Amino acid sequence: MGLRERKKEKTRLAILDAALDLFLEQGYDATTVEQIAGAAEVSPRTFFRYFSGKEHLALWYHDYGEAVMREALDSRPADEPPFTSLLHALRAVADDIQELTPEDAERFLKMRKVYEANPTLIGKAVGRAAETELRLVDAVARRTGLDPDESRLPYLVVAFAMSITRVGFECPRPEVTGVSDLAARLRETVDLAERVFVPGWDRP
Amino acid sequence: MGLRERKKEKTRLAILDAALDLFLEQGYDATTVEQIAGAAEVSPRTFFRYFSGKEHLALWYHDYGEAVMREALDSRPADEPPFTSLLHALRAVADDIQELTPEDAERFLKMRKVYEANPTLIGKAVGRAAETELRLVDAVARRTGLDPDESRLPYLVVAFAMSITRVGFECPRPEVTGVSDLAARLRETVDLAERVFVPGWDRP
DNA sequence: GTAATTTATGGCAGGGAGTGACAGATGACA
DNA sequence: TGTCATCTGTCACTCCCTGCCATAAATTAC
Repeated sequence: MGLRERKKEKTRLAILDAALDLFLEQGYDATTVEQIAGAAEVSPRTFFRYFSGKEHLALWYHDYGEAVMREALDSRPADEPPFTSLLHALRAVADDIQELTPEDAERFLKMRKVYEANPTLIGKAVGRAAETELRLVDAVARRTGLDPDESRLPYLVVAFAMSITRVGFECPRPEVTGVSDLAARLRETVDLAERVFVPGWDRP
Repeated sequence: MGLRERKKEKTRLAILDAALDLFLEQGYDATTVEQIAGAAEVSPRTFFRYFSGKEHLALWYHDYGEAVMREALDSRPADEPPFTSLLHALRAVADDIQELTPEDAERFLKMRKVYEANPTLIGKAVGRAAETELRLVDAVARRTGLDPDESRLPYLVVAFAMSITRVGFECPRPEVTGVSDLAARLRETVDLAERVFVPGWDRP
Protein backbone atom coordinates (compact mmCIF):
# COMPACT_ATOMS: atom_id res chain seq x y z
CA MET A 1 0.00 0.00 0.00
CA GLY A 2 1.42 3.35 -1.04
CA LEU A 3 1.85 6.35 1.19
CA ARG A 4 -1.12 7.98 -0.47
CA GLU A 5 -3.53 5.21 0.41
CA ARG A 6 -2.28 4.94 3.95
CA LYS A 7 -2.75 8.65 4.40
CA LYS A 8 -6.27 8.47 3.10
CA GLU A 9 -7.15 5.68 5.44
CA LYS A 10 -5.70 7.68 8.30
CA THR A 11 -7.81 10.73 7.51
CA ARG A 12 -10.89 8.60 7.07
CA LEU A 13 -10.44 7.16 10.52
CA ALA A 14 -9.53 10.53 11.99
CA ILE A 15 -12.81 11.93 10.71
CA LEU A 16 -14.77 8.93 11.92
CA ASP A 17 -13.22 9.01 15.39
CA ALA A 18 -13.58 12.75 15.73
CA ALA A 19 -17.22 12.45 14.77
CA LEU A 20 -17.94 9.61 17.17
CA ASP A 21 -16.41 11.48 20.08
CA LEU A 22 -18.30 14.64 19.27
CA PHE A 23 -21.55 12.73 18.88
CA LEU A 24 -21.12 11.16 22.30
CA GLU A 25 -20.02 14.42 23.85
CA GLN A 26 -22.64 16.83 22.61
CA GLY A 27 -25.15 14.73 20.72
CA TYR A 28 -25.55 13.80 17.09
CA ASP A 29 -27.86 16.62 16.08
CA ALA A 30 -25.89 19.30 17.86
CA THR A 31 -22.70 18.31 16.07
CA THR A 32 -22.00 20.11 12.82
CA VAL A 33 -19.89 18.94 9.95
CA GLU A 34 -17.71 21.96 10.50
CA GLN A 35 -16.92 20.82 14.02
CA ILE A 36 -16.12 17.31 12.90
CA ALA A 37 -13.87 18.56 10.15
CA GLY A 38 -12.17 20.92 12.57
CA ALA A 39 -11.55 18.17 15.12
CA ALA A 40 -10.17 15.92 12.40
CA GLU A 41 -8.07 18.78 11.08
CA VAL A 42 -9.42 18.77 7.58
CA SER A 43 -11.53 21.28 5.72
CA PRO A 44 -15.29 20.78 5.63
CA ARG A 45 -14.95 20.32 1.90
CA THR A 46 -12.66 17.39 2.46
CA PHE A 47 -15.06 15.85 4.93
CA PHE A 48 -17.59 15.52 2.14
CA ARG A 49 -15.05 13.83 -0.05
CA TYR A 50 -14.73 11.03 2.48
CA PHE A 51 -18.32 10.80 3.65
CA SER A 52 -21.42 11.79 1.77
CA GLY A 53 -22.73 13.41 4.94
CA LYS A 54 -23.24 13.05 8.66
CA GLU A 55 -25.59 10.17 8.01
CA HIS A 56 -22.97 8.28 6.12
CA LEU A 57 -20.86 8.21 9.25
CA ALA A 58 -23.64 6.63 11.21
CA LEU A 59 -24.13 3.95 8.59
CA TRP A 60 -20.45 3.22 8.35
CA TYR A 61 -20.67 -0.42 9.39
CA HIS A 62 -23.78 -1.18 7.41
CA ASP A 63 -22.04 -1.32 4.09
CA TYR A 64 -19.46 -3.61 5.59
CA GLY A 65 -22.14 -5.81 7.14
CA GLU A 66 -23.93 -6.12 3.84
CA ALA A 67 -20.71 -7.14 2.12
CA VAL A 68 -20.04 -9.81 4.74
CA MET A 69 -23.55 -11.12 4.41
CA ARG A 70 -23.51 -11.32 0.64
CA GLU A 71 -20.18 -13.08 0.61
CA ALA A 72 -21.45 -15.59 3.14
CA LEU A 73 -24.55 -16.07 1.07
CA ASP A 74 -22.53 -16.76 -2.05
CA SER A 75 -20.53 -19.42 -0.25
CA ARG A 76 -23.62 -21.46 0.60
CA PRO A 77 -24.63 -24.32 -1.68
CA ALA A 78 -26.98 -23.18 -4.41
CA ASP A 79 -29.61 -25.81 -3.71
CA GLU A 80 -29.97 -24.89 -0.05
CA PRO A 81 -33.33 -23.33 0.81
CA PRO A 82 -32.80 -19.57 0.73
CA PHE A 83 -33.91 -18.80 4.25
CA THR A 84 -31.50 -21.36 5.63
CA SER A 85 -28.73 -19.74 3.60
CA LEU A 86 -29.62 -16.33 4.94
CA LEU A 87 -29.59 -17.53 8.52
CA HIS A 88 -26.14 -18.94 7.95
CA ALA A 89 -25.12 -15.63 6.48
CA LEU A 90 -26.36 -13.94 9.64
CA ARG A 91 -24.25 -16.25 11.75
CA ALA A 92 -21.31 -15.29 9.57
CA VAL A 93 -22.02 -11.65 10.37
CA ALA A 94 -22.05 -12.50 14.06
CA ASP A 95 -18.71 -14.26 13.72
CA ASP A 96 -17.30 -11.32 11.85
CA ILE A 97 -18.34 -8.83 14.49
CA GLN A 98 -16.52 -10.82 17.09
CA GLU A 99 -13.34 -10.71 15.06
CA LEU A 100 -13.22 -6.95 14.71
CA THR A 101 -9.97 -5.30 15.77
CA PRO A 102 -10.17 -3.68 19.21
CA GLU A 103 -10.22 -0.28 17.53
CA ASP A 104 -13.10 -1.17 15.25
CA ALA A 105 -14.94 -2.84 18.08
CA GLU A 106 -14.67 0.34 20.10
CA ARG A 107 -15.96 2.38 17.19
CA PHE A 108 -18.79 -0.05 16.75
CA LEU A 109 -19.85 0.20 20.37
CA LYS A 110 -19.53 3.97 20.40
CA MET A 111 -21.78 4.14 17.38
CA ARG A 112 -24.26 1.93 19.17
CA LYS A 113 -24.39 4.40 22.03
CA VAL A 114 -25.02 7.19 19.57
CA TYR A 115 -27.91 5.21 18.17
CA GLU A 116 -29.38 4.67 21.60
CA ALA A 117 -29.31 8.38 22.26
CA ASN A 118 -30.84 9.19 18.87
CA PRO A 119 -33.75 6.93 18.00
CA THR A 120 -34.29 8.72 14.71
CA LEU A 121 -30.95 7.34 13.59
CA ILE A 122 -32.37 3.85 13.89
CA GLY A 123 -34.90 4.84 11.29
CA LYS A 124 -32.17 5.97 8.94
CA ALA A 125 -30.26 2.76 9.48
CA VAL A 126 -33.35 0.72 8.79
CA GLY A 127 -33.89 2.76 5.68
CA ARG A 128 -30.44 1.89 4.52
CA ALA A 129 -31.16 -1.72 5.30
CA ALA A 130 -34.10 -1.51 2.92
CA GLU A 131 -31.68 -0.90 0.07
CA THR A 132 -29.66 -3.88 1.17
CA GLU A 133 -32.86 -5.88 1.08
CA LEU A 134 -33.43 -5.13 -2.57
CA ARG A 135 -29.99 -6.42 -3.45
CA LEU A 136 -30.49 -9.53 -1.35
CA VAL A 137 -33.84 -10.17 -3.01
CA ASP A 138 -32.03 -10.22 -6.32
CA ALA A 139 -29.46 -12.62 -4.97
CA VAL A 140 -32.12 -14.92 -3.52
CA ALA A 141 -34.15 -14.79 -6.72
CA ARG A 142 -31.11 -15.78 -8.71
CA ARG A 143 -30.30 -18.62 -6.35
CA THR A 144 -33.80 -20.04 -6.32
CA GLY A 145 -34.63 -19.30 -9.91
CA LEU A 146 -37.77 -17.48 -8.77
CA ASP A 147 -38.89 -14.33 -10.52
CA PRO A 148 -39.40 -11.60 -7.93
CA ASP A 149 -42.06 -10.11 -10.20
CA GLU A 150 -44.06 -13.30 -9.97
CA SER A 151 -43.40 -14.74 -6.55
CA ARG A 152 -43.39 -12.80 -3.35
CA LEU A 153 -41.35 -15.51 -1.67
CA PRO A 154 -37.90 -13.96 -2.24
CA TYR A 155 -39.14 -10.72 -0.72
CA LEU A 156 -40.60 -12.48 2.27
CA VAL A 157 -37.54 -14.61 2.86
CA VAL A 158 -35.24 -11.61 2.81
CA ALA A 159 -37.56 -9.39 4.80
CA PHE A 160 -37.85 -11.97 7.54
CA ALA A 161 -34.12 -12.46 7.64
CA MET A 162 -33.57 -8.72 7.91
CA SER A 163 -36.14 -8.53 10.67
CA ILE A 164 -34.11 -11.01 12.62
CA THR A 165 -30.98 -8.96 12.07
CA ARG A 166 -32.74 -5.84 13.20
CA VAL A 167 -34.17 -7.43 16.31
CA GLY A 168 -30.78 -8.85 17.16
CA PHE A 169 -28.98 -5.55 16.83
CA GLU A 170 -31.58 -3.09 17.90
CA CYS A 171 -32.87 -4.38 21.19
CA PRO A 172 -31.22 -2.06 23.68
CA ARG A 173 -31.49 -4.33 26.71
CA PRO A 174 -30.08 -6.06 28.43
CA GLU A 175 -27.13 -3.76 28.02
CA VAL A 176 -24.39 -4.72 25.59
CA THR A 177 -20.90 -4.31 26.98
CA GLY A 178 -18.84 -5.75 24.15
CA VAL A 179 -19.01 -6.99 20.62
CA SER A 180 -19.19 -10.56 21.91
CA ASP A 181 -22.42 -9.74 23.69
CA LEU A 182 -23.82 -8.40 20.50
CA ALA A 183 -22.71 -11.36 18.44
CA ALA A 184 -24.20 -13.69 21.02
CA ARG A 185 -27.49 -11.88 20.95
CA LEU A 186 -27.62 -11.98 17.19
CA ARG A 187 -26.94 -15.72 17.22
CA GLU A 188 -29.53 -16.20 19.92
CA THR A 189 -32.14 -14.36 17.88
CA VAL A 190 -31.30 -16.43 14.84
CA ASP A 191 -31.73 -19.58 16.89
CA LEU A 192 -35.04 -18.38 18.22
CA ALA A 193 -36.34 -17.42 14.81
CA GLU A 194 -35.20 -20.66 13.28
CA ARG A 195 -37.75 -22.55 15.31
CA VAL A 196 -40.82 -20.54 14.39
CA PHE A 197 -41.09 -21.36 10.70
CA VAL A 198 -42.63 -24.50 9.31
CA PRO A 199 -39.88 -26.60 7.74
CA GLY A 200 -39.52 -26.13 4.02
CA TRP A 201 -41.65 -22.98 3.88
CA ASP A 202 -38.95 -21.21 1.91
CA ARG A 203 -38.68 -23.82 -0.79
CA PRO A 204 -40.28 -22.77 -4.07
CA MET B 1 -66.12 22.59 11.66
CA GLY B 2 -65.35 26.28 11.56
CA LEU B 3 -64.20 28.24 8.56
CA ARG B 4 -60.71 28.31 9.99
CA GLU B 5 -60.33 24.56 10.11
CA ARG B 6 -61.83 24.08 6.68
CA LYS B 7 -59.39 26.57 5.27
CA LYS B 8 -56.49 24.81 6.89
CA GLU B 9 -57.57 21.49 5.51
CA LYS B 10 -57.87 23.07 2.09
CA THR B 11 -54.37 24.51 2.25
CA ARG B 12 -52.99 21.21 3.46
CA LEU B 13 -54.48 19.39 0.51
CA ALA B 14 -53.46 22.15 -1.89
CA ILE B 15 -49.87 21.74 -0.78
CA LEU B 16 -50.06 17.97 -0.95
CA ASP B 17 -51.60 17.94 -4.42
CA ALA B 18 -49.23 20.56 -5.74
CA ALA B 19 -46.32 18.56 -4.44
CA LEU B 20 -47.55 15.28 -5.90
CA ASP B 21 -48.02 16.80 -9.33
CA LEU B 22 -44.62 18.44 -9.25
CA PHE B 23 -42.98 15.22 -8.09
CA LEU B 24 -44.52 13.29 -10.97
CA GLU B 25 -43.73 16.02 -13.43
CA GLN B 26 -40.11 16.79 -12.70
CA GLY B 27 -39.06 14.26 -10.10
CA TYR B 28 -38.92 14.30 -6.34
CA ASP B 29 -35.35 15.48 -5.95
CA ALA B 30 -35.63 18.19 -8.55
CA THR B 31 -38.64 19.71 -6.83
CA THR B 32 -37.91 22.40 -4.27
CA VAL B 33 -40.06 23.45 -1.38
CA GLU B 34 -40.19 26.88 -2.91
CA GLN B 35 -41.79 25.47 -6.03
CA ILE B 36 -44.33 23.49 -4.07
CA ALA B 37 -45.22 26.49 -1.96
CA GLY B 38 -45.51 28.61 -5.08
CA ALA B 39 -47.79 26.13 -6.81
CA ALA B 40 -49.95 25.89 -3.71
CA GLU B 41 -49.93 29.67 -3.39
CA VAL B 42 -48.49 29.85 0.07
CA SER B 43 -45.18 31.12 1.34
CA PRO B 44 -42.37 28.62 1.90
CA ARG B 45 -42.56 29.42 5.58
CA THR B 46 -46.17 28.32 5.63
CA PHE B 47 -45.28 25.10 3.89
CA PHE B 48 -43.13 24.18 6.85
CA ARG B 49 -45.96 24.88 9.22
CA TYR B 50 -48.04 22.21 7.52
CA PHE B 51 -45.33 19.69 6.75
CA SER B 52 -42.05 19.24 8.53
CA GLY B 53 -40.36 18.90 5.15
CA LYS B 54 -40.49 17.31 1.74
CA GLU B 55 -40.11 13.93 3.35
CA HIS B 56 -43.14 14.43 5.48
CA LEU B 57 -45.22 14.72 2.33
CA ALA B 58 -43.99 11.38 1.09
CA LEU B 59 -44.87 9.75 4.40
CA TRP B 60 -48.28 11.33 4.52
CA TYR B 61 -50.23 8.07 4.54
CA HIS B 62 -47.93 6.29 6.90
CA ASP B 63 -49.15 8.07 9.97
CA TYR B 64 -52.69 7.32 8.96
CA GLY B 65 -51.86 3.68 8.31
CA GLU B 66 -50.27 3.36 11.71
CA ALA B 67 -53.34 4.83 13.35
CA VAL B 68 -55.61 2.39 11.55
CA MET B 69 -53.42 -0.48 12.53
CA ARG B 70 -53.24 0.42 16.19
CA GLU B 71 -56.97 0.92 16.41
CA ALA B 72 -57.56 -2.45 14.81
CA LEU B 73 -55.08 -3.98 17.20
CA ASP B 74 -56.86 -2.53 20.19
CA SER B 75 -60.14 -3.97 19.03
CA ARG B 76 -58.81 -7.54 19.05
CA PRO B 77 -59.40 -9.71 22.13
CA ALA B 78 -56.59 -9.37 24.61
CA ASP B 79 -55.93 -13.08 24.92
CA GLU B 80 -55.45 -13.59 21.19
CA PRO B 81 -51.88 -14.48 20.23
CA PRO B 82 -50.21 -11.23 19.21
CA PHE B 83 -49.17 -12.22 15.73
CA THR B 84 -52.70 -13.26 14.91
CA SER B 85 -53.91 -9.89 16.15
CA LEU B 86 -51.39 -8.09 14.00
CA LEU B 87 -52.40 -10.01 10.90
CA HIS B 88 -56.00 -9.04 11.56
CA ALA B 89 -54.85 -5.46 11.93
CA LEU B 90 -53.15 -5.71 8.56
CA ARG B 91 -56.37 -6.93 7.00
CA ALA B 92 -58.06 -3.94 8.56
CA VAL B 93 -55.52 -1.70 6.85
CA ALA B 94 -56.30 -3.40 3.56
CA ASP B 95 -60.01 -2.82 4.08
CA ASP B 96 -59.35 0.77 4.93
CA ILE B 97 -57.34 1.41 1.79
CA GLN B 98 -60.19 0.16 -0.30
CA GLU B 99 -62.55 2.57 1.36
CA LEU B 100 -60.51 5.68 0.61
CA THR B 101 -62.35 8.48 -1.13
CA PRO B 102 -61.57 8.70 -4.84
CA GLU B 103 -59.47 11.79 -4.17
CA ASP B 104 -57.42 10.11 -1.49
CA ALA B 105 -57.11 6.98 -3.59
CA GLU B 106 -55.72 9.06 -6.41
CA ARG B 107 -53.24 10.73 -4.10
CA PHE B 108 -52.24 7.38 -2.76
CA LEU B 109 -51.54 5.98 -6.21
CA LYS B 110 -49.70 9.09 -7.30
CA MET B 111 -47.50 8.79 -4.28
CA ARG B 112 -46.86 5.18 -5.17
CA LYS B 113 -45.61 6.26 -8.57
CA VAL B 114 -43.31 8.75 -6.94
CA TYR B 115 -41.93 5.97 -4.80
CA GLU B 116 -41.31 3.77 -7.81
CA ALA B 117 -39.35 6.53 -9.48
CA ASN B 118 -37.33 7.23 -6.32
CA PRO B 119 -36.12 4.08 -4.62
CA THR B 120 -34.37 6.08 -1.93
CA LEU B 121 -37.79 7.19 -0.77
CA ILE B 122 -38.62 3.60 0.05
CA GLY B 123 -35.75 3.67 2.47
CA LYS B 124 -37.14 6.74 4.17
CA ALA B 125 -40.57 5.16 4.39
CA VAL B 126 -39.10 2.04 5.90
CA GLY B 127 -37.23 4.21 8.35
CA ARG B 128 -40.46 5.78 9.40
CA ALA B 129 -41.97 2.33 9.72
CA ALA B 130 -39.21 1.52 12.19
CA GLU B 131 -40.63 4.16 14.53
CA THR B 132 -44.05 2.65 14.13
CA GLU B 133 -42.55 -0.67 15.07
CA LEU B 134 -41.33 0.61 18.40
CA ARG B 135 -44.82 1.78 19.28
CA LEU B 136 -46.32 -1.51 18.19
CA VAL B 137 -43.76 -3.41 20.25
CA ASP B 138 -45.01 -1.52 23.27
CA ALA B 139 -48.58 -2.35 22.43
CA VAL B 140 -47.80 -6.03 21.92
CA ALA B 141 -45.77 -6.16 25.11
CA ARG B 142 -48.67 -4.69 27.03
CA ARG B 143 -51.14 -7.11 25.49
CA THR B 144 -49.02 -10.17 26.16
CA GLY B 145 -47.60 -9.05 29.47
CA LEU B 146 -44.11 -9.69 28.14
CA ASP B 147 -41.27 -7.38 29.04
CA PRO B 148 -39.54 -6.27 25.83
CA ASP B 149 -36.31 -5.94 27.80
CA GLU B 150 -36.47 -9.61 28.64
CA SER B 151 -38.12 -11.34 25.72
CA ARG B 152 -37.34 -10.71 22.12
CA LEU B 153 -40.69 -12.16 21.12
CA PRO B 154 -42.61 -8.87 20.93
CA TYR B 155 -39.91 -7.45 18.68
CA LEU B 156 -39.96 -10.47 16.43
CA VAL B 157 -43.72 -10.59 16.20
CA VAL B 158 -43.94 -6.95 15.22
CA ALA B 159 -40.95 -7.06 12.89
CA PHE B 160 -42.38 -10.01 11.01
CA ALA B 161 -45.76 -8.34 10.72
CA MET B 162 -44.15 -5.19 9.38
CA SER B 163 -42.15 -7.24 6.92
CA ILE B 164 -45.38 -8.59 5.56
CA THR B 165 -46.78 -5.09 5.24
CA ARG B 166 -43.71 -3.94 3.44
CA VAL B 167 -43.66 -6.84 1.04
CA GLY B 168 -47.35 -6.32 0.32
CA PHE B 169 -46.94 -2.64 -0.44
CA GLU B 170 -43.52 -2.47 -1.93
CA CYS B 171 -43.46 -5.12 -4.60
CA PRO B 172 -43.74 -3.07 -7.78
CA ARG B 173 -45.04 -5.85 -10.01
CA PRO B 174 -47.36 -6.88 -11.30
CA GLU B 175 -48.46 -3.32 -11.82
CA VAL B 176 -51.03 -1.86 -9.45
CA THR B 177 -53.80 0.04 -11.19
CA GLY B 178 -56.04 0.84 -8.26
CA VAL B 179 -56.29 0.76 -4.53
CA SER B 180 -58.26 -2.48 -4.75
CA ASP B 181 -55.29 -4.14 -6.39
CA LEU B 182 -53.11 -2.98 -3.60
CA ALA B 183 -55.50 -4.11 -0.90
CA ALA B 184 -55.81 -7.48 -2.60
CA ARG B 185 -52.07 -7.89 -2.73
CA LEU B 186 -51.68 -7.00 0.89
CA ARG B 187 -54.33 -9.53 1.85
CA GLU B 188 -52.71 -12.11 -0.38
CA THR B 189 -49.36 -11.56 1.28
CA VAL B 190 -50.91 -11.86 4.70
CA ASP B 191 -52.53 -15.14 3.66
CA LEU B 192 -49.24 -16.42 2.33
CA ALA B 193 -47.33 -15.44 5.43
CA GLU B 194 -49.94 -16.92 7.71
CA ARG B 195 -49.08 -20.38 6.52
CA VAL B 196 -45.35 -20.25 7.09
CA PHE B 197 -45.25 -20.01 10.88
CA VAL B 198 -45.62 -22.95 13.22
CA PRO B 199 -48.91 -22.61 15.09
CA GLY B 200 -48.61 -21.03 18.48
CA TRP B 201 -45.09 -19.71 17.91
CA ASP B 202 -46.15 -16.27 19.07
CA ARG B 203 -47.61 -17.41 22.36
CA PRO B 204 -45.39 -16.56 25.32
C1' DG C 1 17.49 13.45 -9.35
C1' DT C 2 14.34 16.00 -12.03
C1' DA C 3 10.25 16.70 -14.82
C1' DA C 4 5.61 15.51 -15.98
C1' DT C 5 1.36 13.54 -14.43
C1' DT C 6 -2.03 12.22 -11.44
C1' DT C 7 -4.60 12.95 -7.33
C1' DA C 8 -5.79 14.96 -2.83
C1' DT C 9 -6.80 19.25 -0.54
C1' DG C 10 -8.59 23.92 0.55
C1' DG C 11 -11.12 28.04 -0.42
C1' DC C 12 -14.88 30.21 -2.40
C1' DA C 13 -19.41 30.87 -4.15
C1' DG C 14 -24.01 29.45 -4.10
C1' DG C 15 -28.46 26.79 -3.73
C1' DG C 16 -31.64 24.42 -0.91
C1' DA C 17 -33.53 22.87 3.68
C1' DG C 18 -35.21 24.25 7.89
C1' DT C 19 -36.00 27.60 12.10
C1' DG C 20 -36.79 31.67 15.14
C1' DA C 21 -38.74 36.24 15.58
C1' DC C 22 -41.78 39.74 14.54
C1' DA C 23 -45.54 42.32 12.24
C1' DG C 24 -49.73 42.25 9.94
C1' DA C 25 -54.02 39.86 8.36
C1' DT C 26 -57.96 37.10 9.37
C1' DG C 27 -61.29 34.14 11.58
C1' DA C 28 -63.54 33.38 16.45
C1' DC C 29 -66.29 35.10 19.93
C1' DA C 30 -68.42 38.21 23.40
C1' DT D 1 -68.01 46.24 17.03
C1' DG D 2 -64.03 45.30 19.54
C1' DT D 3 -61.00 42.05 21.66
C1' DC D 4 -58.56 37.88 21.39
C1' DA D 5 -56.47 33.92 19.38
C1' DT D 6 -54.42 32.13 15.48
C1' DC D 7 -52.66 31.94 10.86
C1' DT D 8 -49.59 34.00 7.41
C1' DG D 9 -45.64 36.26 5.18
C1' DT D 10 -41.14 38.50 5.46
C1' DC D 11 -36.63 38.65 7.02
C1' DA D 12 -32.48 36.94 8.75
C1' DC D 13 -29.90 33.18 9.94
C1' DT D 14 -27.57 28.42 10.33
C1' DC D 15 -26.49 24.25 8.38
C1' DC D 16 -25.99 20.77 4.66
C1' DC D 17 -24.08 19.85 0.42
C1' DT D 18 -22.02 20.65 -4.38
C1' DG D 19 -19.34 22.61 -8.32
C1' DC D 20 -15.29 24.97 -9.59
C1' DC D 21 -10.63 26.23 -9.60
C1' DA D 22 -5.99 26.89 -7.80
C1' DT D 23 -2.49 24.75 -5.04
C1' DA D 24 0.18 21.15 -2.93
C1' DA D 25 1.43 16.63 -2.50
C1' DA D 26 2.47 11.88 -4.10
C1' DT D 27 3.38 8.93 -8.18
C1' DT D 28 5.42 7.85 -12.34
C1' DA D 29 8.44 8.46 -16.25
C1' DC D 30 12.68 9.98 -17.93
